[in-house]
Amino acid sequence: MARKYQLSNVESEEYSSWLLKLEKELNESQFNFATNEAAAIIGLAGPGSGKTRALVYRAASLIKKGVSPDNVLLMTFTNKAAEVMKLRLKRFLGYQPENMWAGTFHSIGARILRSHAQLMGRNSNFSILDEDDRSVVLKHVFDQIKKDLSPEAQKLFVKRGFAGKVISQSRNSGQSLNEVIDLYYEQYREFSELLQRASEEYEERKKEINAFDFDDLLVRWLELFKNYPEIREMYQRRFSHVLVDEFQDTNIIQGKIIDIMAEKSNVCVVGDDAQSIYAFRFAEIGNIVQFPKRHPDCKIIKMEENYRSTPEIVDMINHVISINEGQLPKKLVSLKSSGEKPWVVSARDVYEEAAFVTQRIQELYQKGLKLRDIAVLYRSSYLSQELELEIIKRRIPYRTFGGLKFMQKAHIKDVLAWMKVLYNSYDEASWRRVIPLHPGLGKAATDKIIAEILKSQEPLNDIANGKIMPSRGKQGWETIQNTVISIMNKEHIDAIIYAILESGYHEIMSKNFPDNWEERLHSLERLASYSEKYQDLETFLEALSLEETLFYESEDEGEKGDRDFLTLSTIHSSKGKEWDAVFLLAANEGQFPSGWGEVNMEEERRLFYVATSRAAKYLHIITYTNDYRQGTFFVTRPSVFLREIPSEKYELIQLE
DNA sequence: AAAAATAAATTTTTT
DNA sequence: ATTTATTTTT
Repeated sequence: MARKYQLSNVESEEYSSWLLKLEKELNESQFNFATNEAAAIIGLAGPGSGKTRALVYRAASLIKKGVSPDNVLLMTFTNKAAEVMKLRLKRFLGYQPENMWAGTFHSIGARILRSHAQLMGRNSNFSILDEDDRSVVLKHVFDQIKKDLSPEAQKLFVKRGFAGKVISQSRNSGQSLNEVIDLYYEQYREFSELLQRASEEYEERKKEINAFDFDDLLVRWLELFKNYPEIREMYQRRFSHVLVDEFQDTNIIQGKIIDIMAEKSNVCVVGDDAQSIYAFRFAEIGNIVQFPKRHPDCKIIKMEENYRSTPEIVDMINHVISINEGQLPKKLVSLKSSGEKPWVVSARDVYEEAAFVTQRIQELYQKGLKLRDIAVLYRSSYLSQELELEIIKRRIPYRTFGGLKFMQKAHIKDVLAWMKVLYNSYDEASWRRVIPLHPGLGKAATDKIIAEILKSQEPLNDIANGKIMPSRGKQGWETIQNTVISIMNKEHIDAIIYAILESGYHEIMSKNFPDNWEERLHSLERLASYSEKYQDLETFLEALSLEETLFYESEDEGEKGDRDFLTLSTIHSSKGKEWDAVFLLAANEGQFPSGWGEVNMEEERRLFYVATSRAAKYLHIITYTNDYRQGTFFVTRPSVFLREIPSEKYELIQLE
C-alpha cells in the first residue's frame, strides 16, 4: 500500500514545528484531542489523565494555527481555573494572548447580559444577587404573601429555603414549577399555587431592583440567545471555537447554551462522568452521556492513562468507582512507578485523628515534601475543626478552601452592602442590610424607605438632600445621609471603604462587636488594600460574588507570593487539583456518606472517588469510632466506601 | 406600632 | 457565628 504524504499549507511551517513539539509533550489521545479538526469533540478523561493540559494545548494549537484569540471562548468551573489555564497558555505560546474570553458560565453570562441588559429588562449596572441576597429578597416576597393568609395557613406554608430550592431547580432544569413539584416534591402539591405566585413576584421584584440572581445569569443568557437571533449569531460568529472544561458538572441550561453555540461554532468539551459531584446544583449527567447523540458527527476521544497516581492508588480507585452502576465503563491505567499501598487509619476519635494527621504531615515534611504538596480533604467543612486547632497549635502554615467564607463575616457583608448600594442604588437586599444597622431604624422604617427608593429617579441624591426621610429615627438617618454623601463621588474603591468607615460604620462596629472590632477593622483594611487591584466597582463586586476564593489568594500575595502552606479543603473545592500526599478525614458512616436527608449514594461514591484520586503518592484515609459531637457520645463505624474495598488493596494502620 | 433586647435555631457540598 | 423568632420596652 502506498504511503501517504500530506502536503502542508504555505503558512504552516511554524505550525508543523509546533506539532512536532506537541508530539513529544503529549500522548496519542491527548495529541489527537489537541489537534483534531472535528466540529464537535468530546474528551472523556479520567482523573490525572492530563485533560486540562490537553485542553490548554488545544487552545494553544488553535492560536498557532492562526485562529485569533478573540475567537476563542474558554469555559471552566471556577474563574480561578480559567486564570490558571490562561497562565499555562502564556507559557506554551511564549506570549499572553489578548482578548480571549475565559471564565465560568456565570461570569461569561454576566458579561454578555451586561451588553444587552436593556433587552432583558435591566440596566447594565444590574446587581448580582448571591445566595444571601436572594434569600433576603425572597423573604420580603414571602412576607407579602403570608399577609393574606390565616395564621394557621402561615404555619403550614413551606419554608422559604425550600421554596428557593424548588424555584431554583425549576429554572436550572428548564421545567415548570408544577412539573418539578409533581416529579420530586409530591407532598407539597397543595402549595403549588402559592409557590407559583411567590416565584412570579420574586421575578417582578428582581426587575424592580435591577438585579439578576445566579440562575438568571444562565437562564436569561439562554433566553437572550433564543429570542434574539441576530445576537445569537453575533456570538456564534465571534466565538468560532468554544472549549469547555468539567463538562460533567454542567446543568440543562448550560447544556443548551453549548448546543446553540455548536450550531455554528466548533465546540470541544471535556469531562469525566465519574467525577460529577454537583447534582445538588442540578448538574445534568445526561449532558455528557448524550453529547454524542446530540452531535452525531462528534469525535469521541478517551484519555485513560493516569499520570498522577501510583498503581496502588489507581488500583484502589478503579475498584471504588466500579461499584457505581450508572457510570460509563472506564479503567484507568497508572503510568507511575510502584509505591506504597493507601493507608486506612483507624483512630479512636477526632483528637487521635488530628494527632495522627499532624504527626504524619511533619514526618512527610522531614522526608522532603513541601507543605504545598500535602492536602487534607473532608466531606463537610465542620469535620476539619479539631484538626485546624491542632495545626494552629503546631504552627503549621495552612490555607482553607471551601466551607465558611471570608465574605460571610458580618462586618464584610455590611461594608459590601454599602458598596453594592452605591453601585446599584435600587439594590433592595443591600439596603435591608444597611439601614437597620443604624439606631432607631428597624424593619418598618426600612420597608417604607425602600418603597420610596424604588420610586425615586436618583435615590442617592434624594437621600443626601433629604427628600427621602423616615418619620422617626432621625439620628440614625443622619449617619446614613453622611455616608451616602461621602461615598457618592469617590473614585477609588479603597477610598469608598474608608469613607464608609469614617462616616459611621467604624462606630457601629465598635458597638456591635465589642470583643473583636479591632480585628474586624484590620480585615476591612486588608479588603481596602486588596481592592486596589480592581479597575472599578463593577469588576470588584462581580469578582467577589462570582469567585469567593479570590480574596484568599490575594491575602498572602501581598506578603509573599509563593509561601509554603498546607491545604485544607472540602472535596468539592479540591476538584481538578492534585497533591503528593492526601489525607481524607472522617471516613465514617454518617459523615461520609453524608447523613443529611436523602443520600444519593452514587454521587457520594463519586465524591469519595474524587477525594482519593487527588493523591499522587501517599493516600491516607482516616476513620474513627468515637464521636462526641452534639454534646453526646456516638459510636460510628467505617464508611461503607471503605468496607466495600477488598482489604488487600490497602494497608490497615492501627494507632498506638 | 415599632424598635430593641433576648432567646432560639440553623449549618453538606458552590457559581 | 450569624440569622431568625419571640419577648420586652419605648
